[in-house]
Amino acid sequence: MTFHDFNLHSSLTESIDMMQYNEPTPVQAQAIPEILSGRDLIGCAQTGTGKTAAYLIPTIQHILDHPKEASQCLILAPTRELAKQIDQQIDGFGYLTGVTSMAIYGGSTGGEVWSRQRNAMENGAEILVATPGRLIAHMRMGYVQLDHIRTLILDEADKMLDMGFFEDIIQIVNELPTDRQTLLFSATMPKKIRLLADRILRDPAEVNIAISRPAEKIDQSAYLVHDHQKIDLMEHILRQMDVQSMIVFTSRRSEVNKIVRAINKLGFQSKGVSSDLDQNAREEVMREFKNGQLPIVVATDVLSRGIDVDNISHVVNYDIPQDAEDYIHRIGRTARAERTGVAITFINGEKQHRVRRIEELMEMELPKLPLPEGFEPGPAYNPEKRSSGAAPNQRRKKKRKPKGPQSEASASAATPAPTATPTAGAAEGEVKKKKKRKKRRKPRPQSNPSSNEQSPS
DNA sequence: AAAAAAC
Repeated sequence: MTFHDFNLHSSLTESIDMMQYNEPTPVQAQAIPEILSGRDLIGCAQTGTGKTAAYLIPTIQHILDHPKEASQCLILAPTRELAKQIDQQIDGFGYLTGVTSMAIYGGSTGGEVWSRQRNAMENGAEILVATPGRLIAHMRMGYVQLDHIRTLILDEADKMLDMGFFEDIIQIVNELPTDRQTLLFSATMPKKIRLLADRILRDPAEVNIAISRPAEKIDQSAYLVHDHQKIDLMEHILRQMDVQSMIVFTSRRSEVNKIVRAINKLGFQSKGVSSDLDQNAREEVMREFKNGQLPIVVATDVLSRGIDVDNISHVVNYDIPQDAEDYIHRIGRTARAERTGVAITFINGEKQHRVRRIEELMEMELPKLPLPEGFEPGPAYNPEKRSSGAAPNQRRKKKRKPKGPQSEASASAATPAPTATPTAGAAEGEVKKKKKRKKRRKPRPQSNPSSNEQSPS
């Protein structure tokens, strides 16, 4: 099967060829015909499956068939970086098709960004890619016309609900024509997603490419380390492995700059991305990282989903992600396209119970490697420790130890000089933001007219 | 239980 089988507009087919999409991925093969038919759709698919193109191609086809001078498609995404990336992907299609788009998200300084966004909406950029908060901010100003929106797409819907966007999404949907096509993509299908789908989709088709199993091209392994050993282990990895480019993930914003400084002190070059950094800095770091100028990015889970950067050879989980799903997303940043990648997770003594959940989700064991020579022994592996809440006698599937090549950690002691070359005087964490702790008091009980709760006092 | 997202 090829993209030519979909009978698309010639400029769209040419774009697809130009962007070197060869053969439709499974999501694309299943979703594109359904979306072209005009049906609503629920897509259970992770990033890296070609999901974005799966919804962009038929949507652009529709726009080419029905040219209008108004916005026709609204895409909602959870993070600014993802919105921007989707917008850039549309630009790729727009080169030959002429389809216009605009990313609508907050954080950028300068009122000029605001007016550019406003201008795009008023002049009918055909596709709007927005984070919910900023779109609503524009809507409040009164000039946003959404009555020509024919397609609504929710990308990473589960993440958006996690972030508390349910009400925002409903508020936006209420401004859209009821006669529209709605596409919802989500990595998982919890009840909340079903409820949202029941509310805003009509008789949706379902496409299921739910791979909770990450690509086999990723060489996964883990080390049991004490927290104080982490940076030494990091150094070992950077010096011993052939690191082209790397993302280091941490669950806490407050750790990002610490890790950046520690890595740079070793003579490597890294910069951080998290919501603590202002948007311009975030985007500058991403630009350098995508260009290959910057070899190492240290990030929170803001970058775990969807971000597509070529050539990331290594992902290091400096800690274990909160949600097992996030682990799959994080390591999916490597081994993009035809490449292979290495994912290494640092497990400390306290958060071992999270590992078990990840292994259950993946239905495979995460190989635990012994610490390299010269390291003091790390903590013992005991993932059951904190699981007091779970049913103790629950029978668990025996897991096969995945066979195949062991991690190259030990194998490549003789690696040539790493590409992520140490550089003298690498810029140290330049964005030093003293975090002002907003002491949050218990929220005041709000008078809520719609609730009849009575509290005995 | 932390992250992100509006000014």
